[in-house]
Amino acid sequence: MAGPSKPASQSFFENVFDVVRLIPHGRVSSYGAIAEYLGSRGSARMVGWAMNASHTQVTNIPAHRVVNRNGLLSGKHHFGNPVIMQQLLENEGLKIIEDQIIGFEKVFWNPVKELQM
DNA sequence: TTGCTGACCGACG
DNA sequence: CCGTCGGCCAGCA
Repeated sequence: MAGPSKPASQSFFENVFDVVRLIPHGRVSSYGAIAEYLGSRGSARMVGWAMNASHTQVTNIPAHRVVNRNGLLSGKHHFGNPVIMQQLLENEGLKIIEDQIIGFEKVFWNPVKELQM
């Protein structure tokens, strides 16, 4: 079909950005969960790489709400200063000690589960 | 064009 | 518990 009425053909990066924007305030998600939601369970690295390119996007991408599966702020070094990511999360009511989100399971937002059809 | 890197994850010994 | 390796795929020299 020549009908461009299906914007789902966006790049992998665009899909990642779309999911990250859906992460609610005070919640966090993981690279692997987002990759799995996009249908590529093994492409968690691409999600992280997409975050690296997120600053090129015009819209604000809450990249600070994306951490690794351990709830560790593995990407904090990409916010200019390593304290920015932690402060942003703490500003949303999260507790972080030693780059580890306290009660990670309680604030974890899984797109596969939350956005399931 | 080829080769390497990377904000990850899971498996193996 | 720890180190190591393969897979996934986009960007860059």
